Amino acid sequence: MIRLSRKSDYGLVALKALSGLAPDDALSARELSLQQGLPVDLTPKVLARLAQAGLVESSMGKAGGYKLAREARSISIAEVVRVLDGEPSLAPCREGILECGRIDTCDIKHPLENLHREVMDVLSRMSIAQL
Amino acid sequence: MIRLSRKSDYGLVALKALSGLAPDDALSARELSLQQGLPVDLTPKVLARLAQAGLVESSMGKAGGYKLAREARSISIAEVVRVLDGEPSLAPCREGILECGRIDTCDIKHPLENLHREVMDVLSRMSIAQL
DNA sequence: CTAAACTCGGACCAGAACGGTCGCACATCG
DNA sequence: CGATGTGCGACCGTTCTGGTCCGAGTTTAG
Ligand code: SF4
Ligand code: SF4
Repeated sequence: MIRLSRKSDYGLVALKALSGLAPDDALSARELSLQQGLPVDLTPKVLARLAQAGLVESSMGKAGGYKLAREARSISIAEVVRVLDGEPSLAPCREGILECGRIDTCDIKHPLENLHREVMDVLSRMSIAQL
Repeated sequence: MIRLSRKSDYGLVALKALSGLAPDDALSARELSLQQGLPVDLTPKVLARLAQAGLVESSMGKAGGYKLAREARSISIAEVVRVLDGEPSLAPCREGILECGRIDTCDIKHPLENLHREVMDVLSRMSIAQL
């Protein structure tokens, strides 16, 4: 199914929210989730993942919170999805465990990979700044 | 996750196999699955789905089998996916049960829909004939 | 120094989606 | 009539994922 996961969806919402912040301001996970209507307990996890991938910066302590680590323009949808859902691949193979048997003689494998690249291109062209 | 389901994958393989047939020849599900290395019990189901969607034609009886109902060139990947996996939607909303709460005030919903349309475009541009 | 507010990270659970299997009714051909 | 093959729906076991909980470490306020 061609659908991005809830995690990625929320991640985009959160990043979008953070993109509207003053340069040196930060937003706590709690505030963000309340203000955006996201599950309060899930948001920190998503943000943490984004933080360790270097997309957002976190500051600890009482007045801590999150803010974008880079320009909103330079963060692509593709990157967010990759971080939150793992490297996606259009074809079921290459997923390690899912051996297909056909994998050696498969004639649709390479065309699918091209297709995959095209899709990722589309996702790469859109950034957080464009919502 | 951006990944097509096993069903769709198998569907593409099957259609590709059928596309290499003589115009008035048919291939039984059993033959096809053995020759292509697909799960023998799953193939009929995939083909049946494709048949009732009008992508392939089935002939019953002893010498029965399946064959393409239309030109290979005119069957797009998008169509196959839609038939086998249901109408995909990039964003989790609109899936009926998955109410998001944000859905009324969501600011990323429309941009995501545009993105979705672009992705489907990519999938529409490739046909079975190109593998 | 103490307490409060916040992040970090992993463990954990329930429910849905998915891949895969089985069985039976019906149609066609010899 | 019997063999072959489709049509279709019901049925499971596994995996994935959305969602929750808890403890530990950190910084600032008072
Ligand atoms: S090898 Fe071919 S049939 Fe198997 S999962 Fe990959 S693309 Fe699909
Ligand atoms: S956050 Fe917006 S895009 Fe995502 S599911 Fe909710 S309404 Fe749809």
